[in-house]
Amino acid sequence: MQTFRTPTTSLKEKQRREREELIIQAAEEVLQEKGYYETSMDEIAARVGIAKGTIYTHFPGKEELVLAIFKRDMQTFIEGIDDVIGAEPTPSAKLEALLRFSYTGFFSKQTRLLSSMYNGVDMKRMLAEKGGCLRELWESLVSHVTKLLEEGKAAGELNSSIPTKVMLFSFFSLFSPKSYDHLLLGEDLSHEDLVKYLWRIYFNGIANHETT
Amino acid sequence: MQTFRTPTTSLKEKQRREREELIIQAAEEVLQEKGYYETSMDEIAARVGIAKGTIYTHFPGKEELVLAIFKRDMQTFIEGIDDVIGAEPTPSAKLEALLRFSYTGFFSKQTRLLSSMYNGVDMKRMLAEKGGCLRELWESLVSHVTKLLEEGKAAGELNSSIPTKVMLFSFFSLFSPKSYDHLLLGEDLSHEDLVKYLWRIYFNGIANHETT
Amino acid sequence: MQTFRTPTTSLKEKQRREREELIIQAAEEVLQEKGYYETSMDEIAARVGIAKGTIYTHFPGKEELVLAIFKRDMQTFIEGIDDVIGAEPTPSAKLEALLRFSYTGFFSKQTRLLSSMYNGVDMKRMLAEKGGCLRELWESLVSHVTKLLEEGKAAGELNSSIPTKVMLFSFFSLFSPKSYDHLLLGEDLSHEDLVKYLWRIYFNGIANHETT
Amino acid sequence: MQTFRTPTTSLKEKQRREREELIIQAAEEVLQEKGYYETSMDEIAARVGIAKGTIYTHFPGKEELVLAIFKRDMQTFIEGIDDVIGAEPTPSAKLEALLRFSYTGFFSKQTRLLSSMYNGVDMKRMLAEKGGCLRELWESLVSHVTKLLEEGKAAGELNSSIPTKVMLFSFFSLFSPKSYDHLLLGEDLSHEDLVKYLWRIYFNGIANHETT
DNA sequence: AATGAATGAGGGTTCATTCAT
DNA sequence: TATGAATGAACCCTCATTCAT
Repeated sequence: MQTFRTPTTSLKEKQRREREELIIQAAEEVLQEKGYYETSMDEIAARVGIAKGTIYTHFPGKEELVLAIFKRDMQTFIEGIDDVIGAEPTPSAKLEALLRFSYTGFFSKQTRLLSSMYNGVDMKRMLAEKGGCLRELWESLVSHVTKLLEEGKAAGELNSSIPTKVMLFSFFSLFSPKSYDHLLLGEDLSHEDLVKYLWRIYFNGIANHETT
Repeated sequence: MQTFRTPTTSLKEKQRREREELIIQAAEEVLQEKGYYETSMDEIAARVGIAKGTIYTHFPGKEELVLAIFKRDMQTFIEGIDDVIGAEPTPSAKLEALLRFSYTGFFSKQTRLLSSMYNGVDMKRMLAEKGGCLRELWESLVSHVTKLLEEGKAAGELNSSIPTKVMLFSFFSLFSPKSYDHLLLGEDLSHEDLVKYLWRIYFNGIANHETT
Repeated sequence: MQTFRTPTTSLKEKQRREREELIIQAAEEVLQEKGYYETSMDEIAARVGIAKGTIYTHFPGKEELVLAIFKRDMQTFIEGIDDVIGAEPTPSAKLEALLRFSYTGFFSKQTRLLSSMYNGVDMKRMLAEKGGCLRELWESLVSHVTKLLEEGKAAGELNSSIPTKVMLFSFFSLFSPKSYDHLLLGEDLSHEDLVKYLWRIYFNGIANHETT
Repeated sequence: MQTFRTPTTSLKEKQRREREELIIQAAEEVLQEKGYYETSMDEIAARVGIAKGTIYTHFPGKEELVLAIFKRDMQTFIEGIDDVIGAEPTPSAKLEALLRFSYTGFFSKQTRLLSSMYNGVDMKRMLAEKGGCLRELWESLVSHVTKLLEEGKAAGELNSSIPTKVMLFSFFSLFSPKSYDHLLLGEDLSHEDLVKYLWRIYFNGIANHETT
């Protein structure tokens, strides 16, 4: 009996995961468009085409749903990092690739969502209360970049007289969600170009200019 | 008679303003701590020690209260700019002073609130709907900084091959609210030092490195 | 001293009464336009050009103010009756004059306000709770009309087989406020003509048609 | 499967309708007792024994609830008209039946509520804003009665020298809500008798008395 | 397991009334 | 005495969550 059951369970389980995926996608959409507080469980359910109660069979509540999204996006992002920077030869090239990846890559949308969610005062409490393993993810990301920066310093590419922490902070600043982006940048600058220039500024800022 | 009347009026008016100031301060506090949506009129009133209805004799509604705070803080900030940068000799020194001002000056708290309020999806709508003269303030700030950047280019201090818009964007990125500041920076770095390094990075990033 | 004081007191008292009159007039206006619940003390005070609190030195509260108006209008109306019907020779002529008076006379506005206030469920409670001497006024009015009807019957003008009470009820029905008046009547019928026809219907309805 | 499903759906739907009916009944009660403004959603919910929020799953808001009641009662009344007057031979008999119907029939309560709701300044605005199809209902009623009156004139039953509009107005006056009914009529007159007399008065008033 | 109607705490807002000036 | 800012109870409405079906 078990042998028959297992595939059945798997099927159901598969459908269940598919639906969960749909919920997450819908939630991401609405969160992106309206932000946490203007996002209602009703609208998410409506976009998926399921009943509101069904969401609660997948997630214990709104906060948990959002945290799950947050976590998943973060994981996806972190998992993508290695692929992206693997091919690059130097630490600084890796950092540049990372910046480009987050602005232009397949996950640019998630990146922006992540970033906009991470800011926003409400998140603080949620992360503190129910953050769970998120801290680990965050630290993994931080240590990744920290390592790159320190390798850059060791390789003589980056300026050793600037604390790594500040470089880190400065690097993450480039990702900040800026709802006023368009106000500052207008429309006639592609993300590609923006990244190019941002990197130039940032790299020049942290580069080791010593002439040996 | 007028001579007696005027001070009387002034007294009441003074008390009124004091109360309004208290409301604004309490609101700023709560907004900083909890963000727009988690801030309730009840809590603001409770912190001031007044009845909820009293707030409505000073501000037509929650949105207007928040926008008033936003506007006031922005005005204060902009008004402070001239004093801060006036004494500086060069465009880049002025920019550095501006950065330092916003991080360490008397208004650093407001600056942070401003920045954290400006992001957040809800603000977008509010600014669009009831922004009123806020757009002007914003543009005044932007044009201020733009002017400095262009003067810096003209003076040969700044790199003309980087679009001013990107420099602007990059500059404002440094102000972005980062609720994770402490996570990246730890506690052993003063704001003074942080600004020093940030400016070094930013200035190196945008500086004109040509050797004539 | 008293002899000097008295006129002073009278002057103040006079001013007080003038203001009270202004309050009442303003309140009548707003009540007519917006009804009891949409009428705010603020608006009344604003129309008079005084502070809201001042109204409370004249009337203990909103209900009392409205009841005072109600009472005053009713008294004025009742006081006017004798003048209006005095000149008429017969009971039915008196009734007709009364009807015309209330529709077209100087007090038609008050009459309509009265009528519209008397209906409206809220009034019931107010009259029950704080009606005070209003009952007497009402009964005075009722007995006035009742007397006319009975005199008409006695004089052979009116149909004795219809209970006076029903005639009374029917008579008062003609005064009912009908916000849909204009819907039914259109614009091309003067109040004069309307009264003329209404009276014809009513009188024919209650007349004694017996041919002796 | 469908055969099982349908009744299930029906059951839920049935319960929903029953609940809605209870809400409407409770609302009618409170409206009758207290009028629109003194009626709170809380009280309606309490009388039904449900949570306040539940009302909002049936009606979008207070105004809509009241308008729905208004509309429903009006429809019920209008739908009942044909049954009531169908059996009557002449236009005037039909009018009499209509009057009796509204005073004594099954719907006398609704009729009174309708009438008392239609007056009241607040209704004017609501009807203007969200009246929707109510205007049509009202006009259907008016045209019904107008037709009867004109048929009566054509048949020589009614007095052609009185404008139909005035007859109409006069007829509707008989329905006006009179919270002072009992003050005028006392208790010893049944609605049956009242209608009998009212009709006598009204009919005599509008009848064609010409002797051919 | 999915549904969606019901729940009810909580939010913003209004306004008659009070009271210190 | 007149003022009008302050009060706070009461209102309508929303929406995350629950639960009977």
